This record gives sequence, structure tokens and C-alpha cells, in this order.
Amino acid sequence: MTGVSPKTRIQKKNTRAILEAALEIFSKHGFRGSTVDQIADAAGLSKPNLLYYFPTKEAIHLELLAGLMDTWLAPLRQLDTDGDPVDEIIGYVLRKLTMAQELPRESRLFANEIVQGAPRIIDQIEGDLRDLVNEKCDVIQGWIKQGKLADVDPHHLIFSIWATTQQYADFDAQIRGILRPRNDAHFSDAARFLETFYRSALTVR
Amino acid sequence: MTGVSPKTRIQKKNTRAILEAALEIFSKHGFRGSTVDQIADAAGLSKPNLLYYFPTKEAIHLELLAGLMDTWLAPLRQLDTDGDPVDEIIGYVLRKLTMAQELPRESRLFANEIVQGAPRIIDQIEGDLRDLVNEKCDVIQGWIKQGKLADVDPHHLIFSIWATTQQYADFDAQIRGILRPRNDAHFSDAARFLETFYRSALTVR
DNA sequence: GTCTATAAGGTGATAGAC
DNA sequence: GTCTATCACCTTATAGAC
Repeated sequence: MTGVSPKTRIQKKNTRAILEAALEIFSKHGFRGSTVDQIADAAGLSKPNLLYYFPTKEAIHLELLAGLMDTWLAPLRQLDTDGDPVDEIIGYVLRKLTMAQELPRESRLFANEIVQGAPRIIDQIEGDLRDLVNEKCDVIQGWIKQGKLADVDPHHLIFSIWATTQQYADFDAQIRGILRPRNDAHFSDAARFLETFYRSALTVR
Repeated sequence: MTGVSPKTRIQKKNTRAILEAALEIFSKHGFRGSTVDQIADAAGLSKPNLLYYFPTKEAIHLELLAGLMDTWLAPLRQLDTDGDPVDEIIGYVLRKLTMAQELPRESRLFANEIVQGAPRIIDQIEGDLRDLVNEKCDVIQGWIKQGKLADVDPHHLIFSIWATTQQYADFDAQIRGILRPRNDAHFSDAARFLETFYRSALTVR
């Protein structure tokens, strides 16, 4: 399922090169739009050699998605029950925005998969992801009950945070096209916008 | 470029059937993930017959995107300079949410295209779309100067509205997976959340 | 206008030498 | 472990009969 168990140095290096190349290609063209040839080229290997490390194209894709899910959820895990509610959520928003800026390929990899119905990761969504989200929604609901946060639906709050941050990676082409030619500093503009926006919507008055 | 000029009744009917089928298939699998066979089947035509109406697979895709762009931008065009600023924007948010609910395939068609770098509609993005957005941003900026709206970046406000509404179509699989098994009424929950959220973030205090 | 048949090229995966 | 060669299949698009 996950290809050759990486033992020798060269195997580790090649496995890593393949996954790096696959991330580059899959995130740009989606699963069906990417070819094994493209990935092998980008990894600096021949196609049969690549298929010596991973049995199928799908195995590479699956390994990527599974391996990145933890990284992807880390910012949400950090949400701390004992912190100041508004600051905790603003912090989460800004961490997600930073990830969109620094890991846009990872964001688009997931976006490509989910927009097409998430056929290959629906289990992870309905499992680990769902559990984590529900856990953090309980935390948020607790804050609301204590009067420390405006009364909003926690699930839809989290969805809105995902949407407003990840769009800067997923729909980058559109955002750059509209902001052209002044699109150099748009991430810091976005950070300012999102911080102001979420703070004013979440603060109890 | 746009296939046979529809003159006879049967030509109109078939052209419409092809575009309807293509929307169904392209929105689900993306351009590369869709096959002419699938579209022909869905349209109830043979593959050569379909290619009698449109010269290539790409021509069908292009015609779809171009034809839907107007529909897609209609809610933004409606934004009225003379209305109440907060209500105008809330109205826009709710119209977009309704579109995500009623036209999810159209939303995913664009999402699929844009997430992969918008190769086939970058011109429309940098043309009509950009012009309309800039025009409406001027309106919003005017409201802010008059003190009728909280001071936020108009471009990023519009981006956030797109993101928070279209996600309910584009990332439907993820949202349903997380809300399971109670996901029947999530659009009305989303409407309530978004209205409260945008109203409290945009109202001048 | 619509069909069957097929050309032409791409794509995932394997065989077998080294 | 890596390569060249190749298979088997899929996919877009066309030819030509009706």
C-alpha cells in the first residue's frame, strides 16, 4: 500500500523525491489530470523505476493525502481551551492563513480531491477530521455558554475559517487575476482584514 | 468555436442536452477527468453525434464556462449604491448562498477550473470579472468613507463572501461528512450564521 | 443528422536484461 | 535498483455509409 519500506539511504531519498514531485503535479492538475510520466520526470526517475517504489499511481496519491492530513489539522489541534477565546480563534485564523501562504500545494491537493467529492479520503473526513472538529466545537460552545464569545454556530464558524483562509491558496489564480497588478502584498492585507473581521464578529458586546 | 449554430428545433434541443450533460460531468470530475463518452451517454447521443455539434471536448467546456459567467456574476451586479450598505451586502451574501445551494454544479465547474490555475478562463477573470469587482469595490469604499460601513478592505470582503458561500457547494463532500448524520438543514444554519456574522462585522459602532 | 468502424496517440503498468 | 521495450487499454477525433 505504501510502496517500498524505506531502508537504504537511496530508497529514502527516492521515496521523498517521488512524494515531493507528486505533490507538485497532483496539486496542479488533480489526480486524473496528472500522469505517472510527469511525476517521474519531476522526480528525476524513469517511469518503471518510480513504479518500483509505489505499485500504482493511486498508491502515491493516497500516501500523500494520508501523510499530509496530520500537518493539515495541526493548527486546529492547537486551539487551547484555557486561552482567551477570541485570541485563540484569531490565532487559529492566522495560523491557517500562514499555512495557505507557505503550503499552497498541500491546500490545493486537498481542494482538488474534495471538490470532486473526496472519493479517496471520505473515510478520513468522516473519521479523524470529524472527531477533531466536533471536539473543538464543544470547546467553542463552552466559551459561548460562559459569555466569552459571541453566540455563533461553532461548526459554521470553523467552516468559514477554512474557507476564508484556504481560498488564498486554492483560488490563488482568481485572486491574483483580480488584484493585478498590485498583488504583491495581498497576504498581509488578508491578515489584516481577517483579524479585524473575526475580532469584531466574535467579541461579546 | 461554439459548435453548430442552433437553428432547427432538434439542434437546439441537442445542444442544450449536451451542455446540460457536460455541466453534470465536468463539475463532478473536472476537465481532464471527464470523457466525451460520459458526456455523450448523459446527453443520450452517440459520441460522433456529439462531436457533430461541438468540434472538440474543449469547445464544450469553453462554451459552458463562458455561458455561465453572466449568471455567476449576476448577484454582484445587483449590489445597489443607493441601498442601505449593510443590508445590501447581507443581501449579496444570501443571494450567493442561495446560488451555491441551487446551482452547486456551476459552482464546482468554476472551482475545478480555478483551483487548477484557471487556464481556460484567466482572460475572463482579468477582464469582465476584474472590472466588475473593482467597480463594486469603489461603491463599498464610498460607503465606508460616508461612515455607513465598518472600515474593511473591499476586495478582501468580496473574496470572503465568495469563499464563505461557495464552499457549501464546492466542498459539500467535506461539510456533509463532518455534519453527518445531521446534515439536512445545514443551509439554513449557514444562512443564519452568515447573516449574523457579516452584520456584526460590518455595522459601524 | 446519426450511425458503425477505426485511426492515432496517450497512459498505466509489466517483462526481462543488466 | 534501474533501465529499454512493450503490452493492453483508454480516449479523442475522424471517415464514410446510411
